[in-house]
Amino acid sequence: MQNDQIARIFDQLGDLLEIQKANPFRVRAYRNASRTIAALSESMSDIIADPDAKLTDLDGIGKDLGKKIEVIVETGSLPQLDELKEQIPPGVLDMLRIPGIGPKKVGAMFETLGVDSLDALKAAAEAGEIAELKGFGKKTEQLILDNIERASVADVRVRLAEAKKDADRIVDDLLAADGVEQANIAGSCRRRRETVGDLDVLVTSTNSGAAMDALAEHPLVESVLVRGETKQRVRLFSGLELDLRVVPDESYGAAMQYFTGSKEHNIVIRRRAVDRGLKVNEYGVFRDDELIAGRTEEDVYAAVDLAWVPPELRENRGEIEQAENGTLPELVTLADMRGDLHMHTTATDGRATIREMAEAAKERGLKYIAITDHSKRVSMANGLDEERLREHWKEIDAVNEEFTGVEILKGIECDILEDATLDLADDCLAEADWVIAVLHYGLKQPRKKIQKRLLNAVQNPNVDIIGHPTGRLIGKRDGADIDFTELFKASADHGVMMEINAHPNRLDLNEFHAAACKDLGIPIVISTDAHSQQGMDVMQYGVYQARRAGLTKNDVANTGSLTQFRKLLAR
DNA sequence: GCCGTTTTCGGCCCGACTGTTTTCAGTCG
Repeated sequence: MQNDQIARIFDQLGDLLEIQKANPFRVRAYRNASRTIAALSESMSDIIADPDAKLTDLDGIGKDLGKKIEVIVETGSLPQLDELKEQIPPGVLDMLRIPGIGPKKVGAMFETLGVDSLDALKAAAEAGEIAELKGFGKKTEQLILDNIERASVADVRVRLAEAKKDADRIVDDLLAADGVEQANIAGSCRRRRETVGDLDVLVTSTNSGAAMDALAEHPLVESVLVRGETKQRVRLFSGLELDLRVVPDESYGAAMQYFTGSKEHNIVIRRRAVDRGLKVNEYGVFRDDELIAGRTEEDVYAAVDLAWVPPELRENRGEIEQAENGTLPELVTLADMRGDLHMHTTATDGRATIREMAEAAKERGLKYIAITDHSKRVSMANGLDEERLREHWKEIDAVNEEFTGVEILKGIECDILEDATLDLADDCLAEADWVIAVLHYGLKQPRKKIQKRLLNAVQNPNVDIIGHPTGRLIGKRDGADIDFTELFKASADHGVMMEINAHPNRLDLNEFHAAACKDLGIPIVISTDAHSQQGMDVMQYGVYQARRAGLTKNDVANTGSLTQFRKLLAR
């Protein structure tokens, strides 16, 4: 039983209890517990098995919920949930996905009309039965009819790179609107989460109407969903929804802090404020009714005795304690990057030559790159066998001799085959400067087989790094089933590095696994996997991911000079 | 249901917007 499965059980319990009009604080307790469990790297069964650990030491887990976790881990289910499900059919929970419809309305419709699915709801709304209910009306009925199709598909999250592109363009255009002083992205996009569920944009302006008009008429905006004095919600053509908030200039820092989130981070901030006799909202920090901070985020954090926290860390995963103790990590930046160690050329499936890639790297301020074309197993990409690879390396030598400013390493992205052997002979790999071992095929093999492949690669003295370790494609393909604890331990033992593949579709390792590598002292390399010159521009997204993992310049191997990097490599 | 050097009871983060209402409940972020 995985932690996220247990977390989902508690979330469901929260929803079901809320529909039954349970004590809202009891509902919140289940949701808090769910978040705590989902964010934990250690599994619940390990904690139960550990005589030195107690479930009730976890935040928001008391005697009662601790017992329930034990029952779930032991039996795989929870009688309380099964009972509730008998009272409330699963289709009732589906109705919660309709925007504007929450647990109270769902409960009312289920109890009075017996509506227990999206289909039944549609029929009831079309028959005009919804508008007759107490607390409902024509508009609510129409809202249901307008949104029921959308609710029947699970909500989508968009990859950061795509969401940010739209948000950046809108922010730029809002800055040109009348009266707008500042405009910025907030929310999960500012925190650089790998996927984004909606966009938040914050504006300070002397003319909020003009800012809202500018957004309403923006070419990326499909329709306006909600519009008030200070808040407007729109739907973009991409399907994403965007919230615009307009605040006065003196509240800018407080509003940025508030709307950047995360929710979990902010709850802790506001609790700290209450402890100090203060109140924090999007307009500032208040003692009684007196504004004492709000113009900058730094002021807001200082008011609750904390250092400013980089947005990427605001997830209530220990950053508050670090901000209190002055131990926040100095996160790696794009400007720190000196090398890019995963890229392709026309020798296989890249679109540019060795020299063109080196020139592109130079333009981006890099000092060294590794050319790492595919090995022969990737026949679709015209992968290299030993003979062609050695010829390819000769070409790299030739370019290196005449090209200055960027050193080019002779590399290879070598497949780890389904039978756990490597795609190229050891004597050939031994001649390389840089060997990336990767899984491309057989990603769905059972954990045991996958594990054997990865461990074999890690133990091979020619392998320097595991590239895109899980093989996942965000939103499209789950990664391989890997025992990371064992893999990372073996990597640490054999001096093998781990990649954060910066491609926005991959971002592999994810933030949690990258953080685990940092804890074990495994050097991380952030590389672009570029297949063209422009492909190198995604480095930023890998850096975002590293920042979310709390990585500093020193945790990332390709931030140092080539000499420093070679020293790390020789360990 | 959780939590505690002001507490084992009585609190629990905060505000905007909408619709159904004549002052507020529900929903959302």
